[in-house]
Amino acid sequence: MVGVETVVLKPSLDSELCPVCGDRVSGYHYGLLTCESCKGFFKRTVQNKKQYQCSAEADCHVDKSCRKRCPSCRFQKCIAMGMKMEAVRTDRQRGGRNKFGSFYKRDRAHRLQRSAMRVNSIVPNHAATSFYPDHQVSSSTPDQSSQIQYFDTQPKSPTLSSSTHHPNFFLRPNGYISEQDSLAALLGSSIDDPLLRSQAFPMYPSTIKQEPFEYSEQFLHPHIDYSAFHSTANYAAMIPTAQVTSAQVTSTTNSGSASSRSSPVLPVCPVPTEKTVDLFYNSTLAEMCKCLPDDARIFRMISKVSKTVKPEPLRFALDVAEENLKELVAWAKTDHFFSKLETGGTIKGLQFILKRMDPKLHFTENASAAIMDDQMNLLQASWATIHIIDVSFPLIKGELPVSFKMSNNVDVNTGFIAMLGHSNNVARWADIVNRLRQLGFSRYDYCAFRFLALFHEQGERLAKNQPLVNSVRHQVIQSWREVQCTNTFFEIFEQIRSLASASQEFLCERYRAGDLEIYNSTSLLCEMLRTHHHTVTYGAPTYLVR
DNA sequence: ACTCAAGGCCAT
DNA sequence: ATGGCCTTGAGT
Repeated sequence: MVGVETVVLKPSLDSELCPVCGDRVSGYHYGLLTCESCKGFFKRTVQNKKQYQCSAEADCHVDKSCRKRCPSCRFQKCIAMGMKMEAVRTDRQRGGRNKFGSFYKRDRAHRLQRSAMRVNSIVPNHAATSFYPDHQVSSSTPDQSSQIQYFDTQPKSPTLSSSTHHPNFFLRPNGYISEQDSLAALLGSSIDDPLLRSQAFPMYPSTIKQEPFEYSEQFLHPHIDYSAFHSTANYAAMIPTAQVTSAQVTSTTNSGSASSRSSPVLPVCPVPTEKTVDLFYNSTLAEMCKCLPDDARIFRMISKVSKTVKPEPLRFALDVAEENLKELVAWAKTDHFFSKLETGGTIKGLQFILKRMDPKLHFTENASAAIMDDQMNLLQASWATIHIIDVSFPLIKGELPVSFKMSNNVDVNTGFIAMLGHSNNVARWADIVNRLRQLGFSRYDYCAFRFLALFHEQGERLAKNQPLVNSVRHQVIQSWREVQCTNTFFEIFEQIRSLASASQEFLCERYRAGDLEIYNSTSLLCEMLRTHHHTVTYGAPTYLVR
């Protein structure tokens, strides 16, 4: 007879599903518990430097039965789920252990702990599980998700700094964290801070053998070939739609992280409590998190613009903003937004979420129409804030360089892009990014920021359905607070809004002065600036008409 | 001696 | 090209 203890102490891999295709897991492979086939696929792809191209929309579904159909999307998913190209050996040496060994060990311990918590407690069947019976398995299982988050933000060794592009000012000066912050750490947010983590669990003690390949020289060198296999973001360059060459993209690096790793170790608890885990994975915000557009898109956009646009910094920044605005509108307006909720479209998605919160809610056709009309106002009020958040998040994650090279070899600071060309505020922005990094700004927080921005109070230009907007915002805040939000985040959020406002003002002045005439009538950016300029709205802009 | 994630092999 | 099984070898 198999007792509960056996299950708890020896969690079988049989019950684990590959986060990429849902097949049976055979062990840790390249940083992730995956099946044997995805392991082989990933290895072949990286070893042979294969370049795939999706013949559809680059968002093909990947599961056991169709994983062979689109290798491009399969590989994207491998990366998105957290498989590490660094773990594929360039020298093809067999056997032995690599530097991820300690991660695997710790992750196993965490899994054990989590499964023990689950078995030993009566966990009520929360809304998320009952609402999404099809989403319980594979990539979105709590264990797998936490593993991905955990792994993705592991500190990189100085010689493996493929995605550590942070200049000194982003690094925590010492090991101090406030009581409030440590609370966040205990709740699981600060474990996303690479520095906190490295202090709690040094990943690369000198006794662990380094992989035979060396990255240090490449990453100390100012010119990096982003088309090489170095990180998730870099790999995006292999896709024809976003080809980048060493001449076009530059990243500034240093080895400052090595010294900060010797900071005093803090008693940070990396394991969220049972309540936290539960809230995290079942809350509304967690559902919203699944609806975010892909993280690598900002890198793709900037890379694309760096190739195509005339090498003029403001033009460069504004072209990126234009691209991001297009994505934002598409995301907010149609299927991309809340598509995972299988309701199709913003309105239904919102109603769906709100109804889940309060089943008594009833929506009339008028209410829907009012929200539709409000989308315009919401987007106009939030796009610049969201743009800053969108650029900042991948930078914090280390998936964006601190500067990009234009075709004439001139550097454009990533902050300049985030600030829409308003260079006066770049230093303030860098400060904010630094603080967010210290607070362990996670994808979850990014999601909250994005939705808070979109559903922010509208001031004098009230949304027609203000109560509904308020309600969404309230739910986001509540859901966020339950898990890992600190007041500091709200302060910073408001600072970002103020930066966005300043940038918009800056652009409006340029617009009025006629500096932006290069943009034609189809420019979303100009439309935003026009409507920002006029105090009275004159009908719905074309991009919102369905 | 054992473990287990690397790479390799080869039938499909 | 895929994926199941085999071999290898540093770390424990």
